[in-house]
Amino acid sequence: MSTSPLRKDAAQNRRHIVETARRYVADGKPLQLNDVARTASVGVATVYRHFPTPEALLETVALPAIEKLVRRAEHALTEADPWIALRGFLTAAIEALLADPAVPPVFAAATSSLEHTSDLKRGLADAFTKLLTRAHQAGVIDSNVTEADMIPLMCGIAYATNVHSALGPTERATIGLRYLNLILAGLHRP
Amino acid sequence: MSTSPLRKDAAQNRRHIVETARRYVADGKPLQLNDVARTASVGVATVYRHFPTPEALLETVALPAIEKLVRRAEHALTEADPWIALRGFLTAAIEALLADPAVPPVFAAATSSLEHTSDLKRGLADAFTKLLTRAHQAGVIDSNVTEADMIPLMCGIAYATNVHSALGPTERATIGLRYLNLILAGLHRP
DNA sequence: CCATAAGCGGATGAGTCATCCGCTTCACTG
DNA sequence: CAGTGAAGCGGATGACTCATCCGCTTATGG
Repeated sequence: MSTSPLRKDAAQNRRHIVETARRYVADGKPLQLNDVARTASVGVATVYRHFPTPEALLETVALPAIEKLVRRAEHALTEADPWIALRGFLTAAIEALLADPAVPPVFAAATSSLEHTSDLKRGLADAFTKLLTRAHQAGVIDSNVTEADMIPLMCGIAYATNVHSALGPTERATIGLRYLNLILAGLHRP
Repeated sequence: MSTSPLRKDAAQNRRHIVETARRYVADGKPLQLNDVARTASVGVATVYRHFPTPEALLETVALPAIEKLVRRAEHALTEADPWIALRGFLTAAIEALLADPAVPPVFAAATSSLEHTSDLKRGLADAFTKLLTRAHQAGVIDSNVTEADMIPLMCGIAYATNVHSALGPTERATIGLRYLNLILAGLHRP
């Protein structure tokens, strides 16, 4: 299960590649591995060795944001009011989805290339289950909504927001939160 | 502005191509023009002549469904109760988006390849404006929601539904309608 | 410094895309 | 019906992307 540590030069190449990829994603450029390799001044094979598919590279780019979100979920579980806990976390989730274009496709994908990503997604799903169970027990939300709906709904909001093409990040965030509140309003049982 | 009528053989080829493309879309296969040409037993150039891009072909495939939706919108405008009119039309829209996989990308795209598609989309936007205006005036919906939100929200629901991969068309429709009702509940001012 | 294995790079074959042009077929005329 | 011009056809082809393979380079531990 443990991977032997990378040689120093290999590790640096890997970092270069991820950095380059991050810039690509931020600019909306498609993650073409040959292209990333050239930009990172590295042989094609080097990229393919570290990241067999564009998805693997994308997941690596998205990793920090996802880890942060998992921590946020754990934090939400310490909030006393179940409704505030749920709403607060969903808000953070939408902000994360909109802030980093690498994140949504990772959540939308049924299956992950990286072991670690799968683990994080599972962790997030668990947190959702707990948050929803608490909210259900407190009777503050629609009893039909389950944990399996949450990720799709969040991805749907992010998608809807991005259908408004040609909008700055700030307006996008505003619109995304408005859509989230729409759903939250439909979900809430006051 | 008028296109001279196609020669008989050309028209038949065109129909073959669209039929083939429709089958591709239904099967979830990507619309690769070379591939479609081979399947339709037609030269590559013939496909490219009729449809310069995959989008143009896709829009043609989606056309009947979109026209039907526009008629449905006009019908909704004859319904007396503004809330029922809006809800009924949105329900039909979601059903259309989920039933025909060619439709969502056409709505999600900022710009259309075909003149006719643009016209239809504009027509739909107008219908939305009227439906929303009536609903606003009757005070039955959240006053912040505008016509520009409707298409993105509908596409978002369709997208969220499709994130549940590996589900039959029936379950999908059910889930899509459930998500729509969530939003409608958030939108409604009873 | 040496031995060795980890890592590198880019040439390359397989595959896709979209154009171009010589040939075929339709539609119309007398 | 035969002739003719234009509309349409098809597939060969060059440009481009993808991902693998293998001979060479370099870090690392002794």
